[in-house]
Amino acid sequence: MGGQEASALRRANTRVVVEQLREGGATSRAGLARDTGLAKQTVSTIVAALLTDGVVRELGSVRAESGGGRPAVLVAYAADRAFVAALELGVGRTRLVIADALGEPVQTQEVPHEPHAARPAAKVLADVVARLAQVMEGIGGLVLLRAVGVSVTGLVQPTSGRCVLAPNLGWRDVPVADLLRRALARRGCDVPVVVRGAAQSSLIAEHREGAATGQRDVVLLFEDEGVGAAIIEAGRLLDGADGTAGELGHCAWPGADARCGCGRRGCVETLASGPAVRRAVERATGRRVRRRDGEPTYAALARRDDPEVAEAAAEAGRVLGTAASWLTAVTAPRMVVLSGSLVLAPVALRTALVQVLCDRSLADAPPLVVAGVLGDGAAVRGAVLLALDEARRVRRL
Amino acid sequence: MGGQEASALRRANTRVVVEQLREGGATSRAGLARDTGLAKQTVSTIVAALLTDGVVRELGSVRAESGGGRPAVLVAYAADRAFVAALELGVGRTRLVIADALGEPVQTQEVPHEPHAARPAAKVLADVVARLAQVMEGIGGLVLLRAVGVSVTGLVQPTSGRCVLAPNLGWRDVPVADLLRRALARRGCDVPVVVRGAAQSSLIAEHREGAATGQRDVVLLFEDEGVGAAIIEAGRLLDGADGTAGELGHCAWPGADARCGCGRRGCVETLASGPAVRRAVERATGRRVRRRDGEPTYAALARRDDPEVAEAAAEAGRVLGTAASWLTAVTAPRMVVLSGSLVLAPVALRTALVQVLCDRSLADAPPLVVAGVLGDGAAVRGAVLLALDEARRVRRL
DNA sequence: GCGAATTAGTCCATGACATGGACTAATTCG
DNA sequence: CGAATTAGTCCATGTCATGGACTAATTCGC
Repeated sequence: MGGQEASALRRANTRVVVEQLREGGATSRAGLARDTGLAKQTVSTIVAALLTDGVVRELGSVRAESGGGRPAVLVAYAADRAFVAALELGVGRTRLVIADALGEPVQTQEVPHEPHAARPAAKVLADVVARLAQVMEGIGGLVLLRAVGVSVTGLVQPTSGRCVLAPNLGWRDVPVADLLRRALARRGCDVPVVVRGAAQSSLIAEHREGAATGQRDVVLLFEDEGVGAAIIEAGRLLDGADGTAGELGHCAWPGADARCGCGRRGCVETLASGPAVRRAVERATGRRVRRRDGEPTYAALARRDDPEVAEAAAEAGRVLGTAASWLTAVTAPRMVVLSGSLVLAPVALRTALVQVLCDRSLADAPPLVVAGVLGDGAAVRGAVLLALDEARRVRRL
Repeated sequence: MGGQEASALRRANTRVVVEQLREGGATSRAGLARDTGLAKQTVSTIVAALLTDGVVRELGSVRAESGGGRPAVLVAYAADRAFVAALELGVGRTRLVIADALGEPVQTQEVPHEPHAARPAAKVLADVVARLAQVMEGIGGLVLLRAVGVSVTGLVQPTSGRCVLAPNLGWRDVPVADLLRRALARRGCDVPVVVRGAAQSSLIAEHREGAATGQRDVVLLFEDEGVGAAIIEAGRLLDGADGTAGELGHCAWPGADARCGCGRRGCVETLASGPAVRRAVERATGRRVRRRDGEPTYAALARRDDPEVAEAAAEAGRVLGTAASWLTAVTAPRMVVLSGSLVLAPVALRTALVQVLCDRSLADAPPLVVAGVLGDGAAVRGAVLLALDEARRVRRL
């Protein structure tokens, strides 16, 4: 076909083969032909090209189990040829995960949270990159890095990669993606950096590998001293125009008037976050709620079982449930995943939340409310998946 | 390439050519080659195939303006080879539009609303199909019909094509798509039928050809004695799991307790719909609000300029604005389109709505609030576009 | 332990397709 | 009226996928 369009078909078929190899694991050429529907010869040609490119590798030693016939030579995706990095910039800690081209984690680091506010964000992120570079040395160097995914506990604009606001990190309008990209560039590494909020990252992980696997339409409620949400509709993460979709915490609660960290009054967050419930309990009992080191407020509350706590928690649950019912009315999901410290919250809160959510459901069946199964690892895992997707999108993987 | 995959490339290229011809109008083969980037010969071959299939037609008589050189033979998409139908099942009227394969309306009918409740839905829809068949006779018969799009003033499940609830039509759980498909099948016409709510249809029309053209992320607020909304995110209409996404009218308003038509209490609709405002005004003034025949309640209210009307309208605007702010917080659109009878509502209502919406905006810039430009034709037009999309999706156009 | 059966993988001839350049056709312009 | 110009077709070439023939390397039954 001697032209530009010519190789389009080859590219598409190559893609199919690589995909099959990634999803289905090591396979023989004959098996690939069966699985993809392509002709044996076509597969052979494509695999040959992939072999010289180093994208796949022949597993000479390993034998597929055989029921007679010539033994198959297994071909496997070469997962250690390229890596992605994931960063979680969270409350109280920074996590770093390196995963291979199949998404399998190969390195994990967790460093306690430095007081970001005291140091310029550029410096903080440069340090993270230094650490990343160091880890990558052990497995082939930064050259093998293909993308970086970042989960930030705060409000993020995915399009620009800026963190608009992260009270818990002491950040305001920090160009996270740009700073990371620049720090990497100084080490001769030019890779895409994708940034999302913790709710979004967590939902991506729960959706692909956690509680919401296989669901087309899911929302996730997230608590980390603030209230957030993320939405997957028709299998796609909803970003919105400026990427700040899902901002449930700052929806107006009619009648409420408490000042919010965002500068306005009467936000849902002033009634239904960990700190809000703690204040209510302290007001009611006159006693301080003690938090262990780094412990989420909701967890501290759950440890006490005063009636005052139950009452305040139930009230917060009703508010959160109502706000969540706005969310589900708008997006009509079949499942609601509770994530972040919400899974640690007092039972009274979760019961009230589910109750309201079910009462306000319009659909035939109310959405299923479940707790996330990935725990506090959801956000980093989501960042890994984000990085993988991005690397594949720009054909660097 | 002698195989199945072989023609994939040809199909794709054919698609490109047809698309170009639809979007760009009549063009010469040489022009198509330039526009699509394909080789001249490739275009010639494809056009030849399309000519024998009757998909395109040579415009022998018409001359493209020339600056010298051999005159071009214009090739045009044959728009009258296939048609789609659009139905609007609205309050007080039923509309029927037949459009050609380019979406150009060729026939429009409007019949006053029969009291559906009195007759079985199957009968009502069969009558509409009879009318449709009759109109189609004049332009080649039902054989040329490729798809039907329906806009229903009520709650619709797009996946099943059922109308779950339409108080204004007196319908509850009516399988609109099935009934229409069956009625058409009885006349030997087997075509896909897609059904959406009025808000969704209107948004599709405003997004493609109206006030929201070119916007990636838009929501539409809709009033027709009830309150609804529709969402386009990243250029895609949001349906949700059961297709009922955007149900703003039945979100819970904390503190409100009035009984709603949906069977629950405290819905936004009980405070911010035309009927709700009318009741408030009548309570305040002790006088009935008069409606002209078929006139939306909001329009009737707008004709009066008592302070009581202004006050009640402003209050409704604040409620609606707050509910809309939940919607925009969740979906982060750049534009909000007001549609349905909302554009007829008293100024005080719209002012209050915009005010609240801007106050509660989290983004750098609040979303742009605009009135729909397609007026009450938006819903049918959306149904036409739905039918076109469906027909193209299933390759019947 | 040996041939039949079986499965993997390659070779090869064929057919579809896209393409660039040569070539013909039908104009306009000077 | 011929040169320049543009449209469209013809043709040789190269890429690609494919099915069937063919070779290779096993297991299984006897």
